Amino acid sequence: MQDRNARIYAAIAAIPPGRVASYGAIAARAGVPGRARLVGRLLGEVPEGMQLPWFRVLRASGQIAMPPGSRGFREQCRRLRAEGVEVCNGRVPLSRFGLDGDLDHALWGLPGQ
DNA sequence: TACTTGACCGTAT
DNA sequence: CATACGGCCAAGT
Repeated sequence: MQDRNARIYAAIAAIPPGRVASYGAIAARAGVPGRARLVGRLLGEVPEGMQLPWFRVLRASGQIAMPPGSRGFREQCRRLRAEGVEVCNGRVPLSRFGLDGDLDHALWGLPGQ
């Protein structure tokens, strides 16, 4: 069961810089489709030192999941912009940076490895 | 044990 | 755009 968390972390770590993915997409990629909340819960408990691109994970709408104005919210905007991701009103245009759909599967690494 | 919460999602009004 | 609804389920009360 600890293995499941590892797969979720791995899925997040696999998001290329400059791209973003939704909680749902991460869950699916980690082998637990339909369990976006689990991903969110995990991200809320990421150990301090752990190196993980948590900021590249957004809601399916492209919205940043944290409360607008909160420290984490600003931090996420900052880090995303720092790698070239456009953020307007706490939202990222998935049409351009999203890693959910179609041809992007190539960037995730092929299924089964 | 029962009920509530929550970095969520998709469909339907 | 905003609500509503049903799914999901680990943790905390």
